[in-house]
Amino acid sequence: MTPRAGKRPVYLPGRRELSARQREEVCVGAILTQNTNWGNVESALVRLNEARALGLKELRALPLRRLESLIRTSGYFRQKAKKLKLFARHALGRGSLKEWLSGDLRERREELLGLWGVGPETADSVLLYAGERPVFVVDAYTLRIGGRLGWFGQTDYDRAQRFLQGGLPRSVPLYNEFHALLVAHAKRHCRTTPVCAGCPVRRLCRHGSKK
DNA sequence: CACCAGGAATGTA
DNA sequence: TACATTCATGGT
Repeated sequence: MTPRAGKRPVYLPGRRELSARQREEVCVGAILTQNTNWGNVESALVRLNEARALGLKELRALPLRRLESLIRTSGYFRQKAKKLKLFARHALGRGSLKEWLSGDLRERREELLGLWGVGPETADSVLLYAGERPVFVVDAYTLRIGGRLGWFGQTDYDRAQRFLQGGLPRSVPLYNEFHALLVAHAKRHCRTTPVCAGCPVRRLCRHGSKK
């Protein structure tokens, strides 16, 4: 017989379902991380947590100026404070994130994109990480790697998303893992100025093939 | 000191 | 449609 841990591949361990609070924190992180490194976001999240203001209801109730000061280290703090307030107000008006995000996928995505401050990457991050919906999150790393490999253009979000979703099994944990691997690869090799020495896909890439 | 980091909105041609 | 500019802090 073939020994298996379950029907899920062992390299994609199942996770306990997200709590309502965790879903909210994921959304906050998705907005704060826009065009900023995660380290700067983390310190902002810590400050929000210390102020007991990490939940959507708390954020909605928080004075704008106070919110701005708490998230200052994440950069673009005035814009992001406004984005958080708008997101919190909208989401709270639609019930729990779990229920809201489980509706028709295209409708929810369009609804998110209609919010000021929510673009494609943020919308898809909310859907995948907070809603556990099967949407591939394309980011700057994804575009850089795929662009260099010739998978799609360096700036075409929708093409990149279709390419990846078309080439991978439609699976939330797999999208999650694959994206994490892209991030790791971008940091190790596929940097702004590529480090091709030792790159595992060097021969598949323009940068690698021409020495 | 220059540059970059897991974007998005707005204005212009 | 395709760019350019603006927003802003912290690390290297």
